[in-house]
Amino acid sequence: VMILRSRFLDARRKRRNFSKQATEILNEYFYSHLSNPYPSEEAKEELAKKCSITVSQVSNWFGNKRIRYKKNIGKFQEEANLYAAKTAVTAAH
Amino acid sequence: KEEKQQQLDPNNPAANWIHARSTRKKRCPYTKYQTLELEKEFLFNMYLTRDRRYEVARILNLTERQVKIWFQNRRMKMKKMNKEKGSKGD
DNA sequence: CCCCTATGATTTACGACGCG
DNA sequence: ACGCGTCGTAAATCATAGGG
Repeated sequence: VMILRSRFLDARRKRRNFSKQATEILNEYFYSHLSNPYPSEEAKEELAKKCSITVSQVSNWFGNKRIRYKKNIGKFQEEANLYAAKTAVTAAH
Repeated sequence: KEEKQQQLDPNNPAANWIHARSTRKKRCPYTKYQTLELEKEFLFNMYLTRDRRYEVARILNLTERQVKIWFQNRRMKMKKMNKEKGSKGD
């Protein structure tokens, strides 16, 4: 029983990538809080709502993003500049 | 608390984040057998007595600390599953 | 198809903090 | 103090999605 249950739960890894827009929202938050990319519980809830995903998925996304960013900042440089520019434009008005 | 925060210079903002856990043990995935036995024990009861922890650790060749932490993580996993999937078929 | 990398989720291991 | 509890996370790993 446990084995069957485990297999079933393992099937949860059947995933879909997040929508382009959701990723956009998450990245905007990440790069506009680069000095401290740790959203509060409330911020996570808001992001989850905006992205139509769960709070856990938001946590997973930030956990993965922080590690992967740290592991290879160079690889994300272009992306970082892109969102930094986007944020600057938004802040400009 | 924000003493010398590097500028948001994309070249080193990461320097600010979490403590580089230097002395931590590398994560070592448990075998199918170990996991299965731990799950069976968890099914029997979610909290270990000290004696039970000692026995489980001995039988599975894990440290008592590893067994203790495995149960802590397992309880967190259960809580998460109950919360987010409670409204679905379980 | 077959690789190969990107990506979301899960698994170990702690630090921080709480409680009895 | 001690010792084990939860919570949030790092880091490694897993399993698949997706693109050549």
